[in-house]
Amino acid sequence: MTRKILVTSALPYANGSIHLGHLVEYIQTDIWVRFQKMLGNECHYVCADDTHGTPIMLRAEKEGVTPEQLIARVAEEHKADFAAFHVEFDNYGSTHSAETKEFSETIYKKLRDAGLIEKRSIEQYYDPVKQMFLPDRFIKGECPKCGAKEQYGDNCEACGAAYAPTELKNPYSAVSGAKPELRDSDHYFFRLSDPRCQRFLREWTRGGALQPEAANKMQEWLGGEGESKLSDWDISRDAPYFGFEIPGAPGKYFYVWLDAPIGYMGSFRQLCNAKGIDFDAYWKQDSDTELYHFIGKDILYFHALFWPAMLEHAGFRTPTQLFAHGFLTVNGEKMSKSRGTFITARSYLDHVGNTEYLRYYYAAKLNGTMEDIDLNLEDFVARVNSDLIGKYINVASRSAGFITNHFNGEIRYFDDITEFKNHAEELRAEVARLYEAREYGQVVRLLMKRVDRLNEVFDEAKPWLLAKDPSKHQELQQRCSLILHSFKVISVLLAPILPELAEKIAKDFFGLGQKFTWDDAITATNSIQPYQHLMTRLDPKLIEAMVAANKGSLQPAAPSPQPSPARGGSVHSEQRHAEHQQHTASKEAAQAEKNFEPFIGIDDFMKIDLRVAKIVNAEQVEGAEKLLKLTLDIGEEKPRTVFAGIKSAYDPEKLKGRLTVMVANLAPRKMKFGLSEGMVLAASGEAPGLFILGPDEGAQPGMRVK
RNA sequence: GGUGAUAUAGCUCAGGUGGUUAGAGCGCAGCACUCAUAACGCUGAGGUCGGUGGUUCAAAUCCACCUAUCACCA
Repeated sequence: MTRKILVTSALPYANGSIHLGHLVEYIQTDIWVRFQKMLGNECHYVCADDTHGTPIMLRAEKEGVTPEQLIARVAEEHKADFAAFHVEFDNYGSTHSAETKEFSETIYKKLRDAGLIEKRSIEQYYDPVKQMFLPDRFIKGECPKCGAKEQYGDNCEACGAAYAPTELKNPYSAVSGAKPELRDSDHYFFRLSDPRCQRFLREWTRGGALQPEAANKMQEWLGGEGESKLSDWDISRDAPYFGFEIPGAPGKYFYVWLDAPIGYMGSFRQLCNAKGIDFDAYWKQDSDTELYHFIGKDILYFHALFWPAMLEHAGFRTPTQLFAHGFLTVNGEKMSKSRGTFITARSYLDHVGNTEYLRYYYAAKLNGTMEDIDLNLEDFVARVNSDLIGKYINVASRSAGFITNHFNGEIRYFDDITEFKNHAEELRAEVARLYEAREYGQVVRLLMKRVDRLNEVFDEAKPWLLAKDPSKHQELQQRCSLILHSFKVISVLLAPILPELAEKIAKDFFGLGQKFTWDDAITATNSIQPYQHLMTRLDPKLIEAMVAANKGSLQPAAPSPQPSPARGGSVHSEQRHAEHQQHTASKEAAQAEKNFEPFIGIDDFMKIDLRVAKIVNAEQVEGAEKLLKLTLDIGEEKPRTVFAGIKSAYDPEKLKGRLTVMVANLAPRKMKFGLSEGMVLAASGEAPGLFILGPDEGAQPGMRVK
């Protein structure tokens, strides 16, 4: 019986690059999908970029492009990264699509007609300069509890306190720096507190769609029987906002988290259109097809509460199961830019190249629970080299020569091998059970145990001795044939994890002319081609170089008095989206590619206090080769003294009275010639010359540059 | 602060429903082989199973408390 299955991975946010944390999920899903397809099930795997929201809008603006241009570029990067890791989607779409828009509107209207949408006025901070309402994350100020500065609007990273943005002391907009003001605005809410939703979710969350740990967590959120802990969900945002306008509500847009999961439907609709698949068969309310969402445990909330409640009351089917996984740690810790362990997919490709190493290692660590998995880089190298090359590939490498040289590549048995075949059949069934349950770690352990056994068997047979005795050639052929056949069985069963290698083995080594099918694990093997090496060892130097490169490219763009503390794992509502791997050291995506500065957020930029400065005095410094001593007026009581390395380019006399730009909050630095209280900005390049900056006419000393 | 998860050899991890001297792979030490892009085989050293207390004839395995890490919630 062929199952009809639709599978999704969470949508990556179009605000950053794919990194090794993201890849846990996509590789986990891809292995499962490849397994289902090998079994012969009708299985569709769709995903899309999650493209809406304030962060995208602001970043596009900062880069001087339209949001559409930004997301188009990021989509290409994402697709290339996924392809390189052999993550094979049947369709990769975008939430910014006609299909997703249509479903968003349909679902919204159905919910509205069902009386589950409510309009309410709420008060929130508004940026008068930027003329927009500010998400919590874009409001900063001092923590109301501990007084720590530069904290976000939802919680304090210094003391861990949580609060509303309105509680912040001295709040300012992280976008413009302006003092935000409270304003009223109408918002639309999905009435999750409605008894219908409560009742439905209470049932659904216990109906087997969730892993046991996840179901427990849901009980926490739902509260006990009769308790009503769910609150309504704010699904609208005010213009300006990059997203879909809400029907019948001009100037109001769907919150990005509303249309993100709907992107699953939009992407699948595109696939249906292209391939003639019956969309409704998969999404109608009483569908007998299966729907699975692979997600990170951090976005369980959205997928286990809002999403099924939306679907149910909009007349669609709900997910068969949610498969939540844990986070990735590297060397036992959160990924960290400063340690060089915040590794993008691209950085891995540039340094290591072979992505099946990582697929194998992840598979070896993955199971069906929400536990975190650790990428220990030393262990990674050791395990890949030992398991894959030293043991598994070695089986073929060491036995193929005998069959090729003495028997012209012919696989042949002289004794009854029924028992042997039965073993293969049992193994295949067991492996299938484990794949289905996402127990890839057990798959790997089981198959590697078989590989170990094959190496032992080979040693016991001593084919190098048999080969020297012509009377024992029949035994030689049989023994090597059985081992090579077993190698094929194992290769078939590993194919979902190592698709490229498996294909090479199928075509080049066993001469099959096509990829392995699941049945190749139980059918006869007839011959082999001369062995050519199938996989090379992973050089630990490549890993070292990758880590070093990630450290190197992440130096702060400007020196700051104190290294900014790594931001903890607190997740900010507006930033969550599908960035579920994002319990990383920092919220900005690491753009660790060579030749490019990593992206920084606007708030990072705001840390640099740039001021228009008037050069009130400039003089030579006795004994200094490059320095001039500048006295700068930035509107403070006392002028600043700054030593600048511009002697080669400027005559001090001609600088006097000029306006320029300085970094006012650079930590003072004691120099041989005195204390320097900041730095002056100047441009230089390959060509000789040094050029200080100057503001246009009208700028006054002390004005902030931003 | 509340809730939950995790804590087993140097490293990464297994250890249904409690039951003889706690397992694997890697790493390490020694031996051996030569078929294999030095891979493979054998032997061995290494753990008071986070801590304390309890239930039991018997606990890594159940219970309580504590500690550490992680996550979620307020």
